[in-house]
Amino acid sequence: MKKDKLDDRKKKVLQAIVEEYINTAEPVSSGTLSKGHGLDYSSATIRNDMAQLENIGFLDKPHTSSGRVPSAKGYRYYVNELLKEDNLSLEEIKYIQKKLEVKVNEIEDLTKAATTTLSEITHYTTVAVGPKADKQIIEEIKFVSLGQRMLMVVIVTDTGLVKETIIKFDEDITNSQVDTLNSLFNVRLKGKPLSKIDKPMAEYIFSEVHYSVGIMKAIIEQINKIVDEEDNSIILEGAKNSFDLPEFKSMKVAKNFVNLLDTKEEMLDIFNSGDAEDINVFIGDDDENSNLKDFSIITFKHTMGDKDLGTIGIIGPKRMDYAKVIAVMKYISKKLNEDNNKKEGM
Amino acid sequence: MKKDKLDDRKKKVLQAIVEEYINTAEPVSSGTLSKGHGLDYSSATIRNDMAQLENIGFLDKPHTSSGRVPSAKGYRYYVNELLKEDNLSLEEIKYIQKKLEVKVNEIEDLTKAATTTLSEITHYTTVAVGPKADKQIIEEIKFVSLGQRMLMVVIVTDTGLVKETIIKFDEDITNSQVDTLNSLFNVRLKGKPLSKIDKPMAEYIFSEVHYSVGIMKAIIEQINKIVDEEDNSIILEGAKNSFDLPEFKSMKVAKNFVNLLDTKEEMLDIFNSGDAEDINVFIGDDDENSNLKDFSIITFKHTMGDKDLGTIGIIGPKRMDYAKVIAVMKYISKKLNEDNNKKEGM
DNA sequence: TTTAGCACTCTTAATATTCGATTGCTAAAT
DNA sequence: ATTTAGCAATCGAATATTAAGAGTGCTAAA
Repeated sequence: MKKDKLDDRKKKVLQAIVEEYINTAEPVSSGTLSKGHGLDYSSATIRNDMAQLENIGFLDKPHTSSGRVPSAKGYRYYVNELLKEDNLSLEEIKYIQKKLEVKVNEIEDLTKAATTTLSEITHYTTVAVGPKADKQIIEEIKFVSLGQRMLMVVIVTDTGLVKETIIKFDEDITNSQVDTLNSLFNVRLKGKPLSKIDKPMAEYIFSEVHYSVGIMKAIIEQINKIVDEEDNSIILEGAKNSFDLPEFKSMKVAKNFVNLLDTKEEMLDIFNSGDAEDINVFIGDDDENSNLKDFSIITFKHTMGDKDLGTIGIIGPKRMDYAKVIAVMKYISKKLNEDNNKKEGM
Repeated sequence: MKKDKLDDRKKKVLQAIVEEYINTAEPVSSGTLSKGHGLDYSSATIRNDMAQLENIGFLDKPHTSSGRVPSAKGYRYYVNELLKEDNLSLEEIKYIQKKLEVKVNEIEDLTKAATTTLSEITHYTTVAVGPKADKQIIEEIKFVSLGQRMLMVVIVTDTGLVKETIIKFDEDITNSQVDTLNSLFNVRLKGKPLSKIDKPMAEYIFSEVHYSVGIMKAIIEQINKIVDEEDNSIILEGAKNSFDLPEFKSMKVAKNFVNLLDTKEEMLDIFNSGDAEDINVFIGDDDENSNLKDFSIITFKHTMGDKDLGTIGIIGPKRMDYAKVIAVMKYISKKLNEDNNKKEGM
């Protein structure tokens, strides 16, 4: 990697370009910058800086005679080095508090409320993804009979998340069978990670009792479903907002966006790769021809103590308002963890 | 309404125009029709027919010297009077059978499989919406304690749908309290429609026992959630496919589509208004400036005997392949009901 | 009743032209 | 050594012009 040591004025120029471009979505010219951006230099001076910033890869030029646009590297430098903390307005703080305090019943409700609120305040599309199965510890597993031929399996994890599924049988299930299932599964699985409830484990458990093949098969099948449920626990909010952004005038960008949300894989990779402690900023690569090319994703982990409750994130244009988004996220993140710890300590 | 009695040739012309436009998405000219569409008339003759069809509102002209495009009324006539049944290919039939027989455990799974399959075969966006609360009868209501301070409420309806929610308390819940809740709620609510579980009912039930206000409030709150859950039971598949359609080159159309799926209300109105017996075809009004203007929606009710299991539908451009979609829907609908009745009779 | 013929309309694509924003460079100013 | 003014050169975006062609409507003939 190059040295990328910027003198003060170049930093200011880069910052001004990024911020101006975030506001206007138009390439930024040296003239614009020389007046009214706290940069008391002539356009020629700024022009020189811009040329050098372009040389070391912080800026791009859409065409020979146009203003500059930040490159992915430019955004990255801006986010890491130049970003100044944004402050939320009193209204925003009040609004967030109100939205988050209403729903205190379920972790899922809280996640949902946080996701919605994040989208409402930032006007970007927000996504929440539940924690991965191998990170959750089984605290309780319960079989509940419903009618004669239905059984509900409820699994409570250490994070307070509850997963359940229903199993239907071709034959009647007796109460004593239910009892046996309850004690067997609890003994074998309590304290184990959720991902341990797999086929071999179920088969092992069944080897100790004598159930019909039909019952065993039905249970094993549904149990796999619970473990693989990641897709089902995705919350999506405010997708329509994105379509008001100028970048969505390009059909290609709009299509990439829809693909991203519909296919989910690329998105999940980024959501799951983030650091647990921080707010993570992913900036779409310039040249790559993936669906993410034109987008940035900012995520944070929703936690309770040291337990993972999933990831909440924003998907927006690379030209997104990083300062604002990060500020809102920090606040919501803090609020969530406060609430959770309060509850945990009860 | 006008007479709209069409002679045979005009019917053929209208049908040819609709079908050609469905295929090409381009306005259809008299010349195109006169050769190679089974219409052995000169372009001039067809031109005359087209002019008359336009007069009575079956066709539109994008501009003075272009071919014709079907109007909403034209599509409507085509669907009601001219549509000839399409046949599924053997592969398609096999594919549907395979997809639907795998998941036999849960009604929800079956609905999900049907929705996915419908989208895969038609390449349109499909949506499934659960039945409304007032149509479902409570068959069993069960409170299950999880840990010391969590309670899960499970409601089984006559249609075999299971709804559940979790309630967290600030105080411990005793086993005898759970028992009381179980018997009270079951006695009062079994056999009643789901929509009956409302606030007054809960308060009435609570008047018979003496619980802390905290417990009552928490239960009532979550119970309302179950009843209003319509939004949560929406399944959406294949949204990205729509963005490959030529009509989505128009930003306006794409935006309307996203609004439709994001806001849901307009869409739900149409889904819920359909006739229970039939395949319902809604065709977007020409002039209206709603989000639906450019789209058609085709729905059918998923039933078991005479019980409503919800509605499954397709949202596509007005220029959608009605024959194909209706054929696939009819087949899937038949299959679903077969399966359900088989299970019901077990 | 149908069709050939033809003038007319209007879109689309291609081409040219203008306009202006912006740059890069050079030479002068600080 | 740094900054700036000045200016030619570049290139895109907007506008105008033209040409080509697809399609219609109408009239008169078949």
